[in-house]
Parts: sequence; structure tokens; C-alpha cells
Amino acid sequence: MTNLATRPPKPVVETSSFGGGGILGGQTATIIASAGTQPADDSKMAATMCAVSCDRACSLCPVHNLLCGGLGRDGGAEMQAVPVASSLHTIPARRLILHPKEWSEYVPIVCSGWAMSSIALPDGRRQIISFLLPGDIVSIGSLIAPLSGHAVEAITEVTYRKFKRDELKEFLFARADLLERLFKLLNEAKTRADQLALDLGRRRADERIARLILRLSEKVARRSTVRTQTFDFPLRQRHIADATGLTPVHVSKVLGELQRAGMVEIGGRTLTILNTAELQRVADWR
Amino acid sequence: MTNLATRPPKPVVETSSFGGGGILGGQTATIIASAGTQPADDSKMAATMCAVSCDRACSLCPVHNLLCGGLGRDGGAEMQAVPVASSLHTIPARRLILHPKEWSEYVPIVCSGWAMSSIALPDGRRQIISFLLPGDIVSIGSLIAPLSGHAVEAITEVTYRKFKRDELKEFLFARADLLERLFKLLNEAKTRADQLALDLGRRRADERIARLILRLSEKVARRSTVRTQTFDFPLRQRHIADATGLTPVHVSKVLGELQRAGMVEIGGRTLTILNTAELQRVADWR
DNA sequence: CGGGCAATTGAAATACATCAAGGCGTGTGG
DNA sequence: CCACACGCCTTGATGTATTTCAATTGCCCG
Repeated sequence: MTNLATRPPKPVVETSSFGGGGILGGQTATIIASAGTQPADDSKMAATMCAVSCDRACSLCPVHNLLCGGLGRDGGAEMQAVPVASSLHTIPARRLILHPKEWSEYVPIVCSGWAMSSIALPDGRRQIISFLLPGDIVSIGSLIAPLSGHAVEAITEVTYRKFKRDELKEFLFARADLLERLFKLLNEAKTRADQLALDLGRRRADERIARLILRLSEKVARRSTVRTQTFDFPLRQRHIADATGLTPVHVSKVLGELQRAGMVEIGGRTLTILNTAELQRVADWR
Repeated sequence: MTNLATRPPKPVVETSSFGGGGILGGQTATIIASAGTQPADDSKMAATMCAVSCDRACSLCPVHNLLCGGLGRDGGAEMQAVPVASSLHTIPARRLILHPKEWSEYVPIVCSGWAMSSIALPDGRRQIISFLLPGDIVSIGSLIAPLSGHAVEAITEVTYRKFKRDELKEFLFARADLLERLFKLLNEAKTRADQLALDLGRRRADERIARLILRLSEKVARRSTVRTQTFDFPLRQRHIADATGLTPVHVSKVLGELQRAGMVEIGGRTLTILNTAELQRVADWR
């Protein structure tokens, strides 16, 4: 039987600016965002690891497409620096990136690590709306409405970049094509939310869990150049439960079945899809 | 025991242009949309009843705010005609307004009646994402992405106005303030979808049903000048089931309890909230 | 070494689904 | 105009998926 009980790697916290006050303070480096000249120039950057994976992710990052590679991108790697100030932050696992009640004037974008966006009820029940991976904007709508009651929490250690809402907004609203892309992004988020509602309302536990695994698998694959059946999987079963509307106990049982049936294997902090076809069948995929 | 078994009024179909081909054909009146000069000038209009309720709804219609009352609205009733051609359609209950596979070049807006927007699985299971009342845009995102797999179906007889996507889009993208309002609308839709996910994933049947009733009550109230505890309620229990992720049978049982407990009464095609406080308590409201 | 979180497992409880039968209102066709 | 079929709602009996409760283990961390 595989072991699900290993914890994520110990986060090596370097700087954390949240919790010490919402306003841009503490040891954070304020820089001008510029698109990396494609992967592979790891060193040179002042920041640590996070910057590296941020760079890697940049080429797939929606913000990269939206901001960095926005206009003059026909020829190839020609990119523009974005005239929007941003600051880089690092936060340990399990800490809040965005408080549900906080009226932040910043729009955070994940650079490395996993985070989640959820809505909670006063009595503790909660629903995870989406998992955030490098390149994901924390609530696209937060550009307009400062907050929608979502709590955004780090799952692993997370580095993220905070853009000032007003500046970013001004920049975006000045360019019609970027604006349309932004609109499209928001619309995709809405579509995913609708699909989530369908899953939660009309699918059984095994379907929901299998679908979550497949969705995450695709999401991870989209950000890496190589397509592999094994990928980083830092979620606790509690996260799966909150994402699928189930109980941790039940998640454990269903996940156990999936593993015993030889479809997936979860070990340490990775997940391997062993039998894609079967898993897709269970998931009623597409 | 109250009677739930009465049917909605027999629809008097006048013109229906869907089903006879997606392209603007049949007996439809193409006109230029202009805002009514506030309620109470019922006659004069060439069209039938539908136009009347459309006029009434106009002052609350998001499109009205978005398009008609868009720019010069400070003084009061001063409004502009919208330079976007549209055509008025009437469709009987239970018919599709938008096919999930259809790549329509029109954006429909409900003028009178109730409709619903849902996603369906091949095996018949389906989830209603939202109910559409007069003034509602059928999928705001449809301005950008032609379709998101939603089926839009008339619940009662419905009249709606079809705007040509390209023209409407061009008009909207030319005005930054309208665009922002549109953005806000889409964001609100996303927020509602998230809330729906929370409800479906984390609330029990009675909560879900009570919440649906309260939400609909507010939605109806928002479009009428007088606030009353009794309102038009053309939904079959099957709709409630598909909106709450339950079975019609179970909806019947829970609804029966709510009625026996004296919280609501459903008779004919109306719903009355008898005990708001209790209903809100069951619904875990706000 | 002790405490706490995560996962597993089994037994019992419960919320909801499924199945089946009956009533009622409405539309339809003879 | 009646008979009948059909859709909708109700109700009870039964089945099942999922939750709740509880006990146990392993692991990480202080």
C-alpha cells in the first residue's frame, strides 16, 4: 500500500510581507517586471529559487501573454517590459496570501508553488474554487472588484508578485487587445466555475476525484515542457475533500480504491497516473 | 395541503424563429433598440405584451444600464438610442433559445418570461447554472466566446431580443466606461457561480432549496417596484432539482416540509414567503 | 519524547436516491 | 363531451452513497 502520509518539504522562508500588514512593507524587492528572455538563464537574478521557476513559468504565464508578450510578439521572442511596478514576496505553506475580508490594492500573481482559492462559511465548511499554480492570477476579477470573499492560501511555500491594481488596470484598459484577452481569461474562469458546479451537483465521489486528478494533471502539464505521467502533488486529502465537496475520510477511501485498482499512485509528494484510460473512464472524461 | 400541480398559463405563441434555422429568419421585427421613457406608456408600441413587460423591465435591465442609459444619465430620464440593430423574438415554454452546440452570432437578452441556463451531461444529468429573468443577458461571456456549452431554455413563454454580437461588441469596446461595467457584470456572474459551487458542495438539501427560494425572491424583487412576499413562480420541481443538484422526489419532500412548517406556500404559479426569518435561518442566509 | 496533523479502517448513522404506486390537472383525440 | 394518456406532484418502502464517530498508526516538529 502506498504511503500518503508524507508532508510537503519544509518551507525555507526568506521574506514574508503578509501578516505584517497589508501594505507593501518588510524585506521585499520592488522591481519592474520584465519578461525573461526564455528559460535557461537561471543565475543573474537577484532573487532566489522562486525567481528561477518564475522565469520558467513566464513563457506560459497568462500574465506573460497578457502583459509581457502582449503587443510585439509576432516575430518570436521579442518582448516588452511592462511599465507596472511589482514586488516579489515569499510566504510559507498554510499561510494566507489574501484574506477574504481584506480590501487589498494589489493583484497577486503566483510565481512558484501551489496555492488555493476558496470560499468559507462561518461554521468552517469550505469549498475550494481553484488551485493556483505558477502564472495564475489570483482572481482575475480582482482587477475590478477588490474582493469577492475568496481566501487565497498557500499550499506549499509560495512566491508571488504583487501588482498595484490601479496601475495595472490603467495599463490594461489602455490597450483594447489586452483588454479582450483579459476578458477572455475571466470568461474562462467563469466557465470553469460552471463546470465545477456541474461536477459538485451531479457527479459521484469517484467521478469528482478522478476528474480533479486529471484536471490537475493537465494543468501541471501545461506548465512544463515535458509531458510525464508523474507530477508534483502537494495536496493533502483535506484539500481534495474541500475541492470535491466530500469528507477527508471518504476521499481516503475512494483514493484507496483508485490506487488498489492500479489507476494512480500517490507517494511522497508526487502523483503518478498508471492507467490513464481507466481513470478517464471513471472520470467520465470529456 | 397546498397544490403544486397547476400548470403555467397556456402560451400564446406568436412568432418563433428558432428551430427554423439559427439565422435571423421568419416573422421577426427588426428594430433599433431605444429605451422606453419609463413605465406607464403601455400602448403605442407595435409589439404585444412582451414589449410592455420589456419596457417595464428596461429601467432595471443591465443592458439598459449598459447600453441605453449608458452615458448621459445624470439628469434623470435622458437616454440614448443604441446604435445596434436587434430583433424581437417570441418562443413558447420548454423550447431552446440557445442550443449548447450552436455557434450563434447573436447575443440574446430576455425581455419577458423566465428562462434557464444549464449544462448537461450526455447521460441526461444536468445542472442549472442560472435562471434568466427580464433584462438578463444570456451568458455575458457570449460576447467574447460564442458559446460555453450552455443550453438556454425557455421555462415560460419568453420574448427576447437578439443583438448581433459583432456590432454590440464593437459598440461596447469603443467606450471604456461601458466596458468596465460589462467587466463588472461578468465578474458578478463568476461570483455567483462560485457561490453556487459552495452551495452544491457544502450545503444540505434544505439549505440549498431555501437559499434558491430566497435568491429568486430577491431577483424578482429587484425588477419590480413594489416589494411583496408573493411572486410569480413558474418553476417545476424538476427545475429546482436541477438547480440544487437534487432529485425531483427529494425536492418534493423538502418543499413539503417547508410548507408544512409554514415558511412558504406554493400555489398555482406563485410562491409566497410566509415566514422570512425562519426561512432565512434554514437557508443560513448571509 | 510528546503533541499534533494526516491518513487509514471499520462500525453506525443519515441524507439522499431509486423504485413504485396513486392522485390530480391538463391537453388530446375519438 | 368523454376517455385517455401524459406530465407533475406526492408518499412510502427500500437501497446506497456519503458522513460521522472512533480507534489506530505513522510522521513531522518542537
